[in-house]
Amino acid sequence: MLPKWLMKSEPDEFSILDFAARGGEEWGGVRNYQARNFLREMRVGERFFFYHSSCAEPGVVGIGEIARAAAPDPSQFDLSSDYFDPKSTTDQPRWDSVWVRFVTRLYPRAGELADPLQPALTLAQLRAAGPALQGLRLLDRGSRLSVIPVAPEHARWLLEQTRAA
DNA sequence: GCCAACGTTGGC
DNA sequence: GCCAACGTTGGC
Repeated sequence: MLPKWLMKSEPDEFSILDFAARGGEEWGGVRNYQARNFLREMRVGERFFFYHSSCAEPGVVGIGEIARAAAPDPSQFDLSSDYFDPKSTTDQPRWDSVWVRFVTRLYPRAGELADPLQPALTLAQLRAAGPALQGLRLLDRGSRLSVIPVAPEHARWLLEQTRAA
């Protein structure tokens, strides 16, 4: 099944290796309305590309699947959380989380990974793809969204350039 | 409703 | 560490 989404994670916080080891995880802490609205569109079973950001080698590293649809993110009510939001109430929560399930790591089509955290496709490679990825929001100038939709033709291209375990 | 100031993201 | 881009806040 073609992934419909791309989700960013900082490998220092939660890498594809952590994801593979844990198998499942709550995806919370999203504090941007546009990204939240995408979370709300996600349906159980839909897949996403897992992307490493804010690191030495940003890029696509794996695939996950939505395991539970969007519901209020508990961390918005948690005083001790970095993601606590004083403007959220249980009556009127502002933020949602989803649950995700690990599907696979992705590897370069040819060759091996020099490093376990090396992406199957680096951001530089994505930028070099030209028309094949035209319109992919990840590549928009100044794009900072941590959750973005991926068009089927873009998803197909990304899968063609990689192989699963 | 405007917009300046500020905070955050994230590549480099 | 720098800085461009963007979102949010809050005074007016």
